Amino acid sequence: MTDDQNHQDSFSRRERRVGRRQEEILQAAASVFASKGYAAATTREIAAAADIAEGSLYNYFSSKRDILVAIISRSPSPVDRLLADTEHLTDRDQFVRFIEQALMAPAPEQPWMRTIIKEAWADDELFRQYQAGHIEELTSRLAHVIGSGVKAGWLRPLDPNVTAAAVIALLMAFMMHPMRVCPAVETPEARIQRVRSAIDILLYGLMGNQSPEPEKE
Amino acid sequence: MTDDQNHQDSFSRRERRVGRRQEEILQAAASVFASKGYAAATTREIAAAADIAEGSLYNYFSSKRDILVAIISRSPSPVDRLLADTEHLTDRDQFVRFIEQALMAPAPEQPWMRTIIKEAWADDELFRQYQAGHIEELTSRLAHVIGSGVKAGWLRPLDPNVTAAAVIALLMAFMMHPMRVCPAVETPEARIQRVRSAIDILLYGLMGNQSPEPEKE
Amino acid sequence: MTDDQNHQDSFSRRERRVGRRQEEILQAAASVFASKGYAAATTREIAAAADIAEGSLYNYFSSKRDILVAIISRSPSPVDRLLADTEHLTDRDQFVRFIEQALMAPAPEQPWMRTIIKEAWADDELFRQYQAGHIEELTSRLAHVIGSGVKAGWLRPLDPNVTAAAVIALLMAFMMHPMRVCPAVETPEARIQRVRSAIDILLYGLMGNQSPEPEKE
Amino acid sequence: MTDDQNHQDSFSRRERRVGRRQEEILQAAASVFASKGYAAATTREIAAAADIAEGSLYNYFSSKRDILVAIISRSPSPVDRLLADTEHLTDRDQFVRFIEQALMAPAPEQPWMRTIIKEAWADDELFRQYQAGHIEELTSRLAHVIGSGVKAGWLRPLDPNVTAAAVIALLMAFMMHPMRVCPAVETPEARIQRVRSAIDILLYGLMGNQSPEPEKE
DNA sequence: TATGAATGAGAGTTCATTCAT
DNA sequence: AATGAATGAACTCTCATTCAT
Repeated sequence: MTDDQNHQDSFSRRERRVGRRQEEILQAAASVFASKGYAAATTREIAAAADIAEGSLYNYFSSKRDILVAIISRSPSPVDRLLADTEHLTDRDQFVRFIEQALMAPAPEQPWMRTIIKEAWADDELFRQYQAGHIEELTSRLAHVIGSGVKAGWLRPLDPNVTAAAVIALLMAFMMHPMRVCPAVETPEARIQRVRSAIDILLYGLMGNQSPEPEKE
Repeated sequence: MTDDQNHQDSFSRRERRVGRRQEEILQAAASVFASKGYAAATTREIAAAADIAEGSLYNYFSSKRDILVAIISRSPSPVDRLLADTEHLTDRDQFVRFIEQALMAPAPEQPWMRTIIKEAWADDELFRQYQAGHIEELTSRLAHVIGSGVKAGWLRPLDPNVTAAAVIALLMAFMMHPMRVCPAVETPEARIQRVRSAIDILLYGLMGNQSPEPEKE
Repeated sequence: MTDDQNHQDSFSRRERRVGRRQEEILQAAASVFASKGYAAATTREIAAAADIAEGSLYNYFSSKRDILVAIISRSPSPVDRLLADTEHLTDRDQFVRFIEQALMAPAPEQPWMRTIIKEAWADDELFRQYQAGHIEELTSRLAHVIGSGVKAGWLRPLDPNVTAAAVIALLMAFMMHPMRVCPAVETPEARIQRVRSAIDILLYGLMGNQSPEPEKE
Repeated sequence: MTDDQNHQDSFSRRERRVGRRQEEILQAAASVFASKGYAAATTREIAAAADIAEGSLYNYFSSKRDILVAIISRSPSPVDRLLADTEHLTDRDQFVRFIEQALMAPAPEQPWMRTIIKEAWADDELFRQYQAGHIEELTSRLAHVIGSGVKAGWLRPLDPNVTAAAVIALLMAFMMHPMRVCPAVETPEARIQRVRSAIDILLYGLMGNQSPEPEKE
């Protein structure tokens, strides 16, 4: 083993260790942010949750705000998720599954998701950064599919661009909504029923009588 | 004019002045909260925005938090708005108008609405207070209408209770969603188109081919 | 009645009214000070207790501190009380009664007395003002009596000046001590017994076997 | 030196440093409290007197009040001092010395003593905490000694319980009295004379002609 | 003269950040 | 790299005092 390799190795080992530590801090911070909100969370709490000293945070992030930004920018955006799901989105069945997957997405229960919803909602800059400007592409892809569907007849005759925008708005709102409109304690079964119903309405609204029957449990 | 009247008058005049001042403070606070969030807003800023001294805030509200609570509790809840709209909701046309009105509701652009969305979203206690527990009644009323619609044939054969819950979730999410998914600057016309499309999808999803044609502009 | 008389009358009438108001304020303030201490008391509380508006206080006193000073300077100092009791203090029986009266003085239960103890204790300037510099005269009078008593034989042979100082210190300490050393709840009878015992000790300590037997109840 | 020792050492070193800092703060605070009273003292002044930043106070104490409580609870209570002095208190000579020591106790000139007197005097809760409830035991011990003394003849025939209570009241009052009754500036010699005289009076009052002659200087 | 809303300096306290160890 | 005590600016809130009515 050459010196150079040695150096490279230790370098990458250090890099990995740093990455691991950062990850720990971000997880800890996300959980603290999720429960009290960014502003009410203290660096002391974050450090305690990450099991390191307060000052050590600053070896990995340059400020408390930087931690929040890191959480948000490293988290998969729902927009990006939808975007990924539009790859190879061409035929009727895939379209159905696209809508289903979007709405079935688990309620925002992971700490980072709650953090994003709480904080990005209140901060235009963060929100913009989080949504990452991929909305346009998502819209155009979906519009393209809708156009095909209309032409092929498995979608009602709808304006592709406008409908795409409307569908995305409905999906996003539904996905990120904290679902607190419903009775404080909703059974998981009730939740699934409700979501299935929303899927049904949306698909029927888009497809008309070509819409698949909602599956029975 | 008797002394009694005089006293009464000056009393109510004072009351009115107090009410006016409170209103000014709430407006100022809502606008500050809306732009920076509750936690990041300072009493100094609120006072400056209301054009009074910092200490004077406390002649009208007992704490910063109290100001937030006042904003929220004095603001019309969308749940209550929907609930009011369900009065006399029986036939097909009224149902259509109910959905339309809900979705056409102006985007949350007034300061107090942004404040509510930002803060109540992140605070279970506030949210509960704001939503006021009228969800159950709203659901049952809507389920009743849906049942009638299904029986009368102007709605597809849907489960009334589950569908009511799903519709409310969709409406609420759409109503309160900050609409920031769309390009930062969306023309009002584009917005209207998008909302109309959402209405169309929802109504068609619920009613099938009985759905009214979306109006052309 | 001449105009002049008229003017004089209304003038003195106003003066009397002012005096009455000041008295009310002082009483109210003393009671508030007594229960929370000067610093923790607010002008709002004082005004409420005196049943006038906050701002009106300043028509009668120039500051909160001024109210405290007025309370203290208008209150009879225990030093002055003792001093008054030394008038015509010549013979043995009067000396006995002097000691008895000093020690039997009711525990400091009136608001102004508690106020003085609390505040003057903590404030050299106030204390000095309160004690009014009559200590020296009190000492010299008492020393004179003690000298006579020693000469006449109804006092043990004691140094008049030193003994006078010591007796005054003992009396003052005992008079102003909040008596909280004793069990939180002491029956009035127990208190009287204790005070009588202190009188007995002091008198016997000064007079030897000429001391009067403590009265039996 | 093993790692373990090393760790232990640095641990105790830190502990010692913390203790030292706390001590510094308490001294500084006591001196500020002594001169202006607790309520009028500001954390800024305390910090300045302790030569640290204002915020640093809160690394050692959780509030301004906590500093006061620490001062008071770490200070030797005169009650406890007297109590300690009653150990092995049986014969005449020890009794004489007990009284002497109590009254000779240095006037309350240390800052913490002035603080205690000022604040505990005005605050029932603090007072109770400070006096520690050992009064009852002190009384009963003293009553026992007095009973023996009366039986043995070196005390006048006095009721043990009542006399014990009276003596304690006299001692406590004298010990804690700020001695400000006397001329503003009293020479130390004059003070000693006065105290000696008080001792003489008290002892003679209790013992009659068995009382020791006051020592001459 | 009486009022009480308005004021703003200043209180105690918190906490993100720094830095000597 | 890790620590956590030290920092001090900035926070919310209080309250003696003023002054227009």
